[in-house]
Amino acid sequence: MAKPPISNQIRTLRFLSGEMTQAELGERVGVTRQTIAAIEQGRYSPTLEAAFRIARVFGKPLEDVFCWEGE
Amino acid sequence: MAKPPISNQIRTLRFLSGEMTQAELGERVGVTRQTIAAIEQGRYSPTLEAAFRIARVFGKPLEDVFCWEGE
DNA sequence: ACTCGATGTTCGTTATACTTTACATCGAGT
DNA sequence: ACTCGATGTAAAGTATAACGAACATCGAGT
Repeated sequence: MAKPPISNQIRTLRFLSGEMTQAELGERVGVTRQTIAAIEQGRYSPTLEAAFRIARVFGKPLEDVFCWEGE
Repeated sequence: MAKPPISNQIRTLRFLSGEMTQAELGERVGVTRQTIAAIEQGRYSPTLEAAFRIARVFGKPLEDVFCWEGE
């Protein structure tokens, strides 16, 4: 399977939020830490709902967190 | 599972785009017309990638097309 | 040296987004 | 009346996001 054409700023935003942990982010979003890790590394793209939840945790619009890089 | 907590403006935007057809939107997005119909009716939420593609067809930011209504 | 917290990673399973095929309805045309 | 284009819907199959439960590494502390 190809790499999903969507990049994200999760690692940076966690850092800027006082090194928020993957586990804590997952908890606040409602997904597991494994899911956060996979999304953060771009192993796959989150669902729209998860993306909205993640963006909200950081108080950012969705498009500040996830960037579409398709053709 | 209950209905997805994400609403959208697809029907309105198709109308405003000269009655763009579900089939044509699907073609330009890269999904079938059935998938467009299901998303439009809120039967399920699109993937992040499909959401980005749909928004781009209408030249709108993703959050102008899909609206998160969760807690 | 040893624990401990954070992260990486994999496996088996479940949920669901999406596809293909197919059939039905309905309105607009000439 | 009849076609035709647009839409609704359903079943069966495929792809993948997300889960839970492991196990492994690695750095920081005391």
